[in-house]
Amino acid sequence: MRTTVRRYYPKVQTKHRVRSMSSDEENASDISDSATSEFWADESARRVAENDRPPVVKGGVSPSGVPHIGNFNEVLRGAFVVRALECRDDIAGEPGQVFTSDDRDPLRRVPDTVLSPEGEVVELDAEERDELRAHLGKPYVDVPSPFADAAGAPDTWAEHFASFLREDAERLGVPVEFVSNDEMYEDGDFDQSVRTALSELERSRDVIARHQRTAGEGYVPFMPICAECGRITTTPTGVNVEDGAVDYVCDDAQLAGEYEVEGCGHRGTATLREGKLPWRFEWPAQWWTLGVGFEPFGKDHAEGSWESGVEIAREVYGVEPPEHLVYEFFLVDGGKMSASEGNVYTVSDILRYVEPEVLRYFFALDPKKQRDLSLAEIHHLVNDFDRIEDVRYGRDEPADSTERLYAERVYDDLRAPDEDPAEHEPVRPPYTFSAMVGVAGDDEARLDTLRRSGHLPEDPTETQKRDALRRVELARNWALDHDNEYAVRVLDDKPDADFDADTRTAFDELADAVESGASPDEIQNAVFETARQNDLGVGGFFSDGYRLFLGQESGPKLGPLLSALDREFVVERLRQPSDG
RNA sequence: GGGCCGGUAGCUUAGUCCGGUUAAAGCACCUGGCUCUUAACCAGGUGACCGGGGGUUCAAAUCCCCCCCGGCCCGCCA
Repeated sequence: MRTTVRRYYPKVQTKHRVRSMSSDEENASDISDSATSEFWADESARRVAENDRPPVVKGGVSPSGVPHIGNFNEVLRGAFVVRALECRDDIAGEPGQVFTSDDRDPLRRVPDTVLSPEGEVVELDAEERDELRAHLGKPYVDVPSPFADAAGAPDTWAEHFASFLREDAERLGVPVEFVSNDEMYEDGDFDQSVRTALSELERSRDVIARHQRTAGEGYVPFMPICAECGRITTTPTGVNVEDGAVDYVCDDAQLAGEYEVEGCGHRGTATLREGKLPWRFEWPAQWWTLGVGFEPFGKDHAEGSWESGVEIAREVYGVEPPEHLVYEFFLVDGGKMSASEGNVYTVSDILRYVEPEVLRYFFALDPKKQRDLSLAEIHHLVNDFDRIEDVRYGRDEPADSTERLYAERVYDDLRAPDEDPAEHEPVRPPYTFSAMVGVAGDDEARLDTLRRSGHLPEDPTETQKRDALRRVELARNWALDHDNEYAVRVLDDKPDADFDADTRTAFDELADAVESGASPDEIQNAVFETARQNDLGVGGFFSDGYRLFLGQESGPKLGPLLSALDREFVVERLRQPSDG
């Protein structure tokens, strides 16, 4: 069995946290909250237990196109179920998670865009397209990566794609074992499945005919790889299960209803390891081979391959299909995610703006609901997460039973696997506020602002500093990238504005205060005083201050703002408010 | 043609499975506090015929039926 999975999570202290309450509290809670809904992952785990399925959770994707955030449904949804399984004591065996890269699938179309090794979505040029077109119909493991030349980059398309998922799974703290489908065929792991599908040919045909109109009389559930040209678009012409041999002819094929692939005409004989099962047979074969007891999958599979997969598992392979969960696809900025349209998000894109905990939280939300992921609106998600966290640490009361459920049951599963939520209570300054705190360039100024606003203890630990600075960095990235109202930008150049003599005098006096090392409050007061002393309207003088530094009429509280900026810069700007 | 999800305050949503006191939260907005101006924070407030219609019930956002609107998936391959 290949599915020995290391345990990354501290198992003990999170186990049914709710039960650690005193019995009085427990009773009270039972009464007042008897209808509290169940975390979906717990419900999934319960089904696994009740139906005596093995605690092995699988996911998997075909490595096509851009590895995007949607692919992570396959990883993270399952990860929560694994955690839920670990909390149960009625499970036989050690819970674990596998992810198959379905990398013997053929390259079916030339994508418009690919993910560069740097994680950028880039368009392929004409030459690269032609290069790829030559490989249509070959398994992804045999298609060269467009970036194979880059130092340290994987050689094959399959590995290029998988490397992102592997890296992202690690960043998100998911202990999932990656399995190459191609290697499984090569190692003979599918021998039994292939042999069974072919020896029970009539049964195979019966089942598939119920689901696929195109599967006719001569249907053979095996796709040999052409020994000459390497394409897997051949047509089987004879089966000899005894010898483990399938004859084929490499003829023309149509892929994705779009590309015409010319076969090389070669006639040959393949062993049962030199080809692959069609998807509808391959999926249940994976369940059988890997001993899968649970699998989340997207709604695209819900009607077709799942239904046929269940029947193939039972009627052809004679095994029980896993428990399952159909997840909705999410939208990106209100539309379907599409690499060619440019609205595709990767894990990296999102981790540029939010902590991994927040992204995990997104995937902990009800999988059955279609929801919109919008980076421009990501502060809402962050805010929701922060609320859950506040409730978890008793800093706030739950607003409803869902918040309570997420705080009490789910939150700890959102944290990094090497952290103990009971030990480390993160410092999490509010997101939009953090974005503005980021106007200060250096860490000390940022920490100082946070400390003064009460979002950081007077004497923070290194970890608390790290938490806070990370939040500021992420929020600042978000604000600047989207150029929204929280993107406070200090003018690099002096404003193209005229300030009258009194105003300039007041600026000059303000500069004295700043230069002398005044605190934010003192600077704030100095603004009032200098305005009055020079017979300026307070409101107008504030506006002039914002105009001078931000080029706008208003902005964050001026004292803290000026205090957060580099002192020499502020003094110089105040003394010489304009050029010429 | 079949299937899934959604339509609840200006916006984003929770609550629907398991019907039950004045339908909840965040954002936005308004008022007050922090000595006067503006990000934070604290206290409070305005704001919802719960998409429409019918039914079941003492009681419906919640259960049943029909309809309307929005989104997605499948009906090739994977």
